[in-house]
Amino acid sequence: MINIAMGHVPSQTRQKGNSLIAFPSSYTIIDIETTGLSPEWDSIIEVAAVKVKDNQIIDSFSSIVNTAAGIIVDEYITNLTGITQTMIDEAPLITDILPKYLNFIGDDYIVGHNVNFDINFIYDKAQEYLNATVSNDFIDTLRLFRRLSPDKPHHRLSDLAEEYHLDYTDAHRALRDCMITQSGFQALKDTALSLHGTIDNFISTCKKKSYSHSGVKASDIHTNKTDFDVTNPFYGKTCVFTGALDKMLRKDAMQIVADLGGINGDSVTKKTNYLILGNNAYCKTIKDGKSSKQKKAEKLKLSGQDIEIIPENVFYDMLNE
DNA sequence: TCTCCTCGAGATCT
DNA sequence: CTCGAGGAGA
Repeated sequence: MINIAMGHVPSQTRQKGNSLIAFPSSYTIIDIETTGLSPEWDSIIEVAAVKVKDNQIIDSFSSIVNTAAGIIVDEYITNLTGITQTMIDEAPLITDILPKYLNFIGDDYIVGHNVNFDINFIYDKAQEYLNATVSNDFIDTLRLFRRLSPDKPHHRLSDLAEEYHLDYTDAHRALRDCMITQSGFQALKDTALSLHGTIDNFISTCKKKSYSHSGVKASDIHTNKTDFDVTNPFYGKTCVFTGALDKMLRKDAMQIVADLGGINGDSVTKKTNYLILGNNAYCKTIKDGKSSKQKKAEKLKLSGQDIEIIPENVFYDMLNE
């Protein structure tokens, strides 16, 4: 068995809230500065939060914090944030600030940019110093930005500020970043409204995208060809694919079948004539190298069905005849 | 049609 | 972490 090192929380056991796609009118924006990227090895050096009620900023919270374990800020972080070793040494202790910070946030929705980063730190430190759990649901402006502007090459906070012409001066201090994120969050809400009409509309398209099958269904493939070469091996035959093709997308392969006058199927049935085998090595649910489609096809073949099981490369060879 | 699963690729936070 | 591609079962 594996022994868990003391003093930090393994990520698997964090009982965090849910990541939401939503635009509530009341929430708390958070941001922290740290000595590095790892909640396990690095320390919080500054916390900040901005409370919004009915779309109005009503309060804020900000403090540099001193983790009494004698932490050292390196030059990179001081350059990035402007927070010096002296500032930390003179700051109140994390055991003093953290309870006030958590109390300020309360059970609000938490909003932040790549907010998982901040929540993971806060979660672990709250556990370590206070034996408390942070389970607020949260909204990530990075996630929203990606959904709403998928074509942009980057979605950093600076990119968000640039996209919406927000003041990005004095960034990388916790309270400033909260304010920038707050403006960005409002701008994202406006964008969601103008792109999708209503917020519910935007949310439902998100759900559709992540849940509904992006996989190609046979009914999605159509051909506008009318005169087929009736001698080609796939004419009038029903074809089914299993696994990922190495040389093309399944969608394109199905289109070729349709254009040859063949019929595409989603699953192996008595009507299936060809099962084309792609690569299923990646699929962990398949233990013996054979997908359930292949097993069913082998069974049908044994019982005398007119069905051929062919590897991907044979499929291409048959196309070239 | 709907729900839930796995995996790999790519990006962000200090 | 999140998303897209793909699969299984009901």
